[in-house]
Amino acid sequence: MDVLHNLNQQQQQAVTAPEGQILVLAGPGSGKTRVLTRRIAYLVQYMGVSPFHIMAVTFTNKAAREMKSRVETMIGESIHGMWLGTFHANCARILRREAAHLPISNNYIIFDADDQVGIIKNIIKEEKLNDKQYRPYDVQAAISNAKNNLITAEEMIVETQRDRIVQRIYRKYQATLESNNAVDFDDLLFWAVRLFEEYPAVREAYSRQFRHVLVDEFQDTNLVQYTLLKHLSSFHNNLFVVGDEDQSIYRWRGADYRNVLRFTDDYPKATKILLEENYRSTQLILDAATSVIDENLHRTHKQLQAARNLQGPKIILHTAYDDRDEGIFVVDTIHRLLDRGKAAGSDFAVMYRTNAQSRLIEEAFLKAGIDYRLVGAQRFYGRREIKDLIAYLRLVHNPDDAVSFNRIINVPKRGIGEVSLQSILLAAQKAQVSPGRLLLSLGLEKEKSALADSLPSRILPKLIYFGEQFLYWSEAKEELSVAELLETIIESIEYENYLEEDSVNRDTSIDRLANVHELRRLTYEYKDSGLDTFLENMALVSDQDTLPENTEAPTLLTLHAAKGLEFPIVFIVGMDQDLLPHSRSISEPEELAEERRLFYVGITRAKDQLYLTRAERRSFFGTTSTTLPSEFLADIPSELIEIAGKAGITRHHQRNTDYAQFRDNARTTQAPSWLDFARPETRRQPEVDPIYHIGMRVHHAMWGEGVVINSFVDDGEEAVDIEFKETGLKKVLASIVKLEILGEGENHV
DNA sequence: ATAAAGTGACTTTTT
DNA sequence: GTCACTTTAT
Repeated sequence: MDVLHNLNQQQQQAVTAPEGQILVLAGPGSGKTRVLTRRIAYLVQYMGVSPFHIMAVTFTNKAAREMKSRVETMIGESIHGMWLGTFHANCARILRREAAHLPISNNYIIFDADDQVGIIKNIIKEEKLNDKQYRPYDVQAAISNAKNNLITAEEMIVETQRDRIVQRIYRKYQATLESNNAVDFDDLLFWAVRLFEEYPAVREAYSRQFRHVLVDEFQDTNLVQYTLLKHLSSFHNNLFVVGDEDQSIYRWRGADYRNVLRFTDDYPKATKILLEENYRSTQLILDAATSVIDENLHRTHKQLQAARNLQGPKIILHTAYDDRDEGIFVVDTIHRLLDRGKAAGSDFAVMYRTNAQSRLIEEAFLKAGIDYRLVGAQRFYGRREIKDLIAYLRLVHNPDDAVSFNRIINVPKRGIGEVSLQSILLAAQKAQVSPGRLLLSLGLEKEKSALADSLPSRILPKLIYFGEQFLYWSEAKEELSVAELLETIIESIEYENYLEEDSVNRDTSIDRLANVHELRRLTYEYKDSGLDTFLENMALVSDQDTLPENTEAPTLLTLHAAKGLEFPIVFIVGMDQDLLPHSRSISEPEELAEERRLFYVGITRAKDQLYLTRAERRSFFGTTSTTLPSEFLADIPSELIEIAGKAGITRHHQRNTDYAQFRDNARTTQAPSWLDFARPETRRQPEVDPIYHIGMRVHHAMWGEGVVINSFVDDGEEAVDIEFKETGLKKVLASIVKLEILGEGENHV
């Protein structure tokens, strides 16, 4: 396939851009991924660049995988040798190769967020600090933040007592990682940058290799990532970045959309290309999205233009009595559209700000007997049984991993509690070995081990027994595949028995066994690679990559998880102040701006129809309170919105009078009072007065002009029969089919 | 050493 | 309301 096939002019310009720094600012749905993959194909096929000389960086494994398969399809050959992966995976690879320059050996393991917090918790305990005042999670965030800004413990700015303490914990934390032969997520990037800065020859070697560096989702890079890219491209200076400031939603993880501005500052000769043609949504949806995001400052305005030449139906806004009714409205609406064959299950997505909101939506789905797909909620790798078994494998791979040791020393129960554990750790410390190596020594030399004396006699036999098992696994790990090793471990510790006994009820037991089975299945995929590759992938692969792909059902997901996806019909629920924007973000302008971007991301996922819903009453942590409409609703011009689900006042009345007020208030900063008119006065009142009358002339986007033959309310729904000029008689539901009223009998509007 | 009862926190979570 | 973590009782 020709790499320029079906590309618009801006896309072509990007794909064929000359060498140098290229910044592609790509609006939602503008073919960003397409440009990136075509650019790679162009380089390989037309410019004769070997895949070996290309590095392409993404944030997720999913994105990397997709890019890889798309490029391969396009150029019809393997791109073997290309460094195509996530920031973290590419850096992990570099660190593994350059371990000689680093305080870790090349079988280092990667600690995840839980491991990090666990270590910090221990340090806080050791330091006898108050864990209310120094919450492990917060300290971890502070350390992570420092690393994301390329700051070591020594380089921290210390002004307060708290800073001093955090610095001390940071230092100790880093020492712990080293003694465990481990790095955390942030270190992967941080150390790669340090490596390049301290060893110019290493930097030169890599930057010579990568004649072209390409980056996806550039707006989500943080300082480490930005710096890394500079180093990687420092020899050939070919840096091609694609992003959209307006879709930067990971500020709280250090992402800084201003890197887009920094890029043009640092590279004044950079070529800037704007992609504004949108291949996804209707113009109406784009107009709404634009009016929302235009409220933000410090950005490049983009005039999103729909390629589909379709204005599209208005956004439907529904205010429910409470959050339960909100869920019911969503599911009812989906149900009706499914029943009428207007859409398939997979056409729908329901998006929310917080995971907690999914529960009531799920309940409504369950009640209606409609299948759904939940993205993200509990993570597979976060499950206890998975973490346990991974900890066993990690310990076998790297006996110095004390975090994993602590995790599994009494799982399954070996009668080694807190006190015994402390005495083991103390004995190991005295002998200057890691607890894992102490165990190996016990397994090898039994009671004769020099370490045996310093351990309580009560637990010694148990430790020796466990040590023998551990020694056996360690010796067998070279010959056995990952799957075989895992199987051996599961059997010798009787893990499945333990799960059954330990589970509170039958269901959790079945769940957990199923998870273990799933892990087994996963290990079979690593037939040809070693334990190291498996563990690295376990650490670096996210849950969303392993989601079962049930493509038939509506998808429930957070707004964050929605980035990069698209659906014909999108519901954004919880359009209430304090939820979206979230209460924690309201006081800080930059955070409020990010909430707005989050809303923008949600809106622009919709191809054809967008529903916004909110609830007048919502339960927060058990207690119900009333809510105010999201301030973002006021940013959408009223003429793009249609209010649905109102009861008590006729729709007709509302259209003629309330709409003006709606418009007048739409631009005020206060909660728009027009929403009062959309407010249901009584709970789930089914009766609705018909909007359409016999003889009324209407227009539909697809069917053209027609005349209303009949209209009646059935089960709280207005059903309308319309005779269309072109297509004949259609029976439709007023709330679903978008009709424009051209005239009532003789009167024109 | 472990199970039961009490306490308090609670956004998002690409790696 | 729910979950994880801590205290307390066995």
